[in-house]
Amino acid sequence: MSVDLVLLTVRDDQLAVLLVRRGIDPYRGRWALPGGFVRPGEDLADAAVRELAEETGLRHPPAHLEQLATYGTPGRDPRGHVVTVAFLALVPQSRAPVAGTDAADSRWAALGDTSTADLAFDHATIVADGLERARSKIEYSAVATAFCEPEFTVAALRRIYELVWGCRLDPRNFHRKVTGTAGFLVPTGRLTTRDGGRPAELYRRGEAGLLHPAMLRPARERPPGDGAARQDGSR
Amino acid sequence: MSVDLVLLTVRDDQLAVLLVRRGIDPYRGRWALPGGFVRPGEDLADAAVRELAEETGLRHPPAHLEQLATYGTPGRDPRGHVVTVAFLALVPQSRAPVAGTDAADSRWAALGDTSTADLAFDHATIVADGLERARSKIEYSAVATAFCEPEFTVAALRRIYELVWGCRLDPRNFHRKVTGTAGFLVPTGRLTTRDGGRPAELYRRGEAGLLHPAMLRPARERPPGDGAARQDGSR
DNA sequence: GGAATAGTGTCTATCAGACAATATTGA
DNA sequence: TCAATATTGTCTGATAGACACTATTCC
Repeated sequence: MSVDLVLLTVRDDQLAVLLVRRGIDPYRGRWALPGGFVRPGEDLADAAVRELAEETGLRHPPAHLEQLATYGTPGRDPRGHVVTVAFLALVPQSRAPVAGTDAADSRWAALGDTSTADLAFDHATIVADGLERARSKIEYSAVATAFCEPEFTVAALRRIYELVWGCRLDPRNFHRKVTGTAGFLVPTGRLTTRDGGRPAELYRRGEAGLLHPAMLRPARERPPGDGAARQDGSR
Repeated sequence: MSVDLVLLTVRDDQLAVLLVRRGIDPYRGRWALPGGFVRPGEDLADAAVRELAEETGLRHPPAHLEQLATYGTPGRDPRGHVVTVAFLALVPQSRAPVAGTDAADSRWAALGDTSTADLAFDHATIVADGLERARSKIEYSAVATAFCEPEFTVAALRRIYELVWGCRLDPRNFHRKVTGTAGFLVPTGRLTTRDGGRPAELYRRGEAGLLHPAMLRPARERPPGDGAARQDGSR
């Protein structure tokens, strides 16, 4: 009985997952998700947080942690019938572990990067399931704020949605939606300071866990970096 | 390592969950979810289907089966640290096990019935989680058809939504929504025969697994049997 | 015809998509 | 002033809510 973690953050304007290099067999030297065996009498979520701290040096509890799914197909682990409970964790970059600085060899892999397709065990599947969970969950809940710093701008939150969904969102419509949904954002009354450009309002997460009605994910995807792309291809 | 099943169906115009009476300690004589230990080398979903057949006499594989969550809090089982993977299964009444006819003592408990609050282990929590999963999943997916017979009417499907959500839905708007969502329903061209009342069109489930856009669950709940209730309380 | 049930017409309010315009900063 | 970024105005189309109406059966 083990736990594995899909720890996601947004860094360098990309959605990334934390990987660790395995130091022991099986799959020695291969990249894998952080995780390990549950200790006798230990709660599953506790084991997940403990492994995260031990293996990656995460200093704070993650802003969001939820159970993802349990993987128990015979043969998924060459050591025998090992069932693993996968967790999805989201953290802002300021609270994310710094890869490579701790006991274990670790790195951040951008999602969509081909290297996440070549992980140990069935971890590529688990990463894909975690990403899909994140994609759908930010539609109807406020968990996207778990990627954000304690105070953040509407533009920062919009960028989170764009990176997770892999699409462009209209700034006006997004702003109207998030500021018009009761309990989603709480204005702090403070502004960003920046070089050039109008300062932005700073917000904190509100009390609302679920969004009514949900954010609408565009049906057709547009690459998040492609500012020239148009939905209908015209012009 | 065990599996437990939340098997739901609609019978007697109520949403109901199948319970079995425990024949052995712990909790001997108490009602519990069907389930049991996973055999070495057995896949989790296979174990779920096997236990369902063994304990309840279910003859067909369930129309819908999905993993719900894994429960591993220390102390949830007095025998020690037993982790259980819960599954949610949905079946139409025609394919539901007939309670009390098989080896194990079983019965259908209407949800909302107080008896589901007094189950063995943490099974009351698991039932509540399963119900919540069903409630949210019929919003954005077509799984509500798993409660229906192979051919069903729009009114039958609407009744499913009303019972699962615990509210009344407008027949016109529901009809427009489900027939207007591509891939949700496939007309068979056949009609019901009935005593009195216009015959209804019969449909089969379509290919669509997910609904775009989602069905909207009313924010305020109205009791499904209360035809006189009005949303604003006027008149 | 009347009761019962199924299905349709249609008005309105709401909300998302589109996109232009204005606001506020630093260089 | 311009470049850069944030924020708002507003038109339009799609769709959900409300509810009255028509349709088809059996008695």
